[in-house]
Amino acid sequence: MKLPKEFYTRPDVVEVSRDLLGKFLYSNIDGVLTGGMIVETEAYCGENDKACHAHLGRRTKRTEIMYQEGGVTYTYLIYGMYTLFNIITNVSGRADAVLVRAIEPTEGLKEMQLRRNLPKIQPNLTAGPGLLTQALGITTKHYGENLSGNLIWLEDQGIVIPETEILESPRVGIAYAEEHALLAWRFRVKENPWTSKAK
DNA sequence: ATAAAGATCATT
DNA sequence: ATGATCTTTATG
Repeated sequence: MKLPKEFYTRPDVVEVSRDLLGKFLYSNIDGVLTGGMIVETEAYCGENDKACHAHLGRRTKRTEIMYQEGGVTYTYLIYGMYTLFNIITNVSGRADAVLVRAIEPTEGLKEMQLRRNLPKIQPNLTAGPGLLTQALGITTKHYGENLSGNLIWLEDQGIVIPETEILESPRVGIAYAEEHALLAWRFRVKENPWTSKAK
């Protein structure tokens, strides 16, 4: 079943980020159903987090959505070529978000392979934040999409990743965040081949 | 108006 | 290690 709004509006984005492992992310874009199980996430904690786009309460056209109540998408273009997909969490006024970094594909494999322009199903199909959006057909057009809708949504299918199977490590690509660069807010399913390669 | 940097990835 | 590629953001 779909995750209820209360899943997203919880106050601790780090906890939500951890809980998202084992949940299923689906998209039905251009009439194509694709999706998979989330195996890697990162938490971004609002104004007090130097790595967060809403650091120091920054409010711009891009970050505006982060201040909404949890349960909507935050997509944006990075390095001129990749769309990253985030889930907004916490109550209205708190700019917390979870970056989905990798999924284990389960639905619409063929279509995802086509979108990624790959010769066969291989580990880099959906292993990386810029790659899974390509596979799922998610672009910046899907900014602010409500996750209770039928375009992009998440489901709980009863899978629980035991705590001993969760790997916690520092986030990727945020060296500029100084002391916050060391926080272990990246969560991965241990030994899952569909997690991203980034250091 | 201009410039710099970026929550990445594939290639050398 | 480097290049691709372009939006967002800060600054003047």
